[in-house]
Amino acid sequence: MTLEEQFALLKRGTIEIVPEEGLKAKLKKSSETGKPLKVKLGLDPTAPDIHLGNAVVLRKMRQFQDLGHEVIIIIGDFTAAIGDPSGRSVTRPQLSEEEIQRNAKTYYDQYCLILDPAKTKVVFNSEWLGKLSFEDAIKIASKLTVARVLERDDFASRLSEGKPIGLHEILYPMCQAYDSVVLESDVEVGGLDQKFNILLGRDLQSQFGQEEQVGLFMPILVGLDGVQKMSKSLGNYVGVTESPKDMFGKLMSIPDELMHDYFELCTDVPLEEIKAIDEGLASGKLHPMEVKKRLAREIVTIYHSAEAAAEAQAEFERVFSQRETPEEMPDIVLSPEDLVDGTIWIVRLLVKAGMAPSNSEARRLVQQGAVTIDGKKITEPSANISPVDGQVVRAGKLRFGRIKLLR
RNA sequence: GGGGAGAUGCCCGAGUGGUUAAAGGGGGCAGACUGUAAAUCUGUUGCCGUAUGGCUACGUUGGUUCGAAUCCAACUCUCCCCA
Repeated sequence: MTLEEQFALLKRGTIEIVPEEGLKAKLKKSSETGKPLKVKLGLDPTAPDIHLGNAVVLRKMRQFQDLGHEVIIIIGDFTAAIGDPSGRSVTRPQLSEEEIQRNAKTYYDQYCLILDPAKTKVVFNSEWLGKLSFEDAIKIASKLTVARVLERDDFASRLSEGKPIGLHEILYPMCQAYDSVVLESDVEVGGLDQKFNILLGRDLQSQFGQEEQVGLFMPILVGLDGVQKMSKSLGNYVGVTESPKDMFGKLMSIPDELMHDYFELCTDVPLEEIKAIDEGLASGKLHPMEVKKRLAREIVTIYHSAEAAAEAQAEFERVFSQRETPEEMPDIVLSPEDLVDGTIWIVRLLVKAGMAPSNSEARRLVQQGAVTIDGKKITEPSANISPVDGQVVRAGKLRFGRIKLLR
């Protein structure tokens, strides 16, 4: 592959490369010296649950690997204690050694779905950040200015809205930038929300007399709600390890307008084909639901298999299009102590089944007509029912359970 | 160090003595409809075994009052201006 082709491949899907010439130069140098580029990615250890939004970046990393470069994943165990200043950060507890190891293992299992483990190195930033003395930290800090750090969007808006900014939070970008110095990274990939931190890495590297890394920015994947970015804490995400069924269903719930971005960022469907889909939708030749099913199938296939995707689709159609019951559902185990004269209060049953967090919530579900047993609607919250082994309890569209009686 | 403003339910945000489990919006959940767990519309959204009922809740702790999210005091935290 020529350098131009390599560059074109890497550029695809990115929002911005800073600077483009820098990346070209690094690719050239790497091919001349035979030395792979160090491509850096930082991950937060507190949420070891990789979702499609993270995958956008990881898939880009994979391309670098396929071109022979080295990927270095930094688990931000040290910086996690600070808490990323973006959003309503709450200071997080320092993770224990075991937790870190466990999370690292989880990460490994998950990113292997996307990355080539043979070309991936994992490091923890506590390895070097934890060893800095206060004096060292101050020396690093002296290379940056307050104004420079306050340029950052989060800080600027929090400042103008009168919201607090912890002094330690200001150090977060510095820590991330220093990671780049320690690793002598050539490229750092990240979402656009990482722009500031990654560019700061460039500044700091040059302060330390190093060649500056190239920043490569991917678009932020919008979450299932169609408004906010996909993130675990907002609950609007699809995890890469989720079951085919959940993945399919969640993807079917995205607003229609999001389909284009998902095709582009989360699948391998060629760009020309995506364009054809857009046109088909605009002209009415393609049905949005069918397109969305295709999208869901493509994504499930990446993380599971084509067969699993087909099954997930069949299940989805059975449950939501035909309103039938799913093939598999959790058991609601009832022991004799749960029954009074062979009956159980419907509200109690729902709470016991985990379908409602409280009696009040369960009562509401019943009153709203969301609860059926074997297809028969229960509308009276005071009802006592006589459970029969194998009966299907349904609350709303998503919650199912099969009664299992113990004797 | 001085002066000023503020802390309300998952989030934002009204509310300055009773009719406030607390307006409105967001989010969540449910129903209808449908083309899908899209969109739209409607309802609902503290907890308690079934309640013209009880309990908990408006930063914390006390106080005033028949009655407090609302008044008073102290404390904790945050923001702004000045130094």
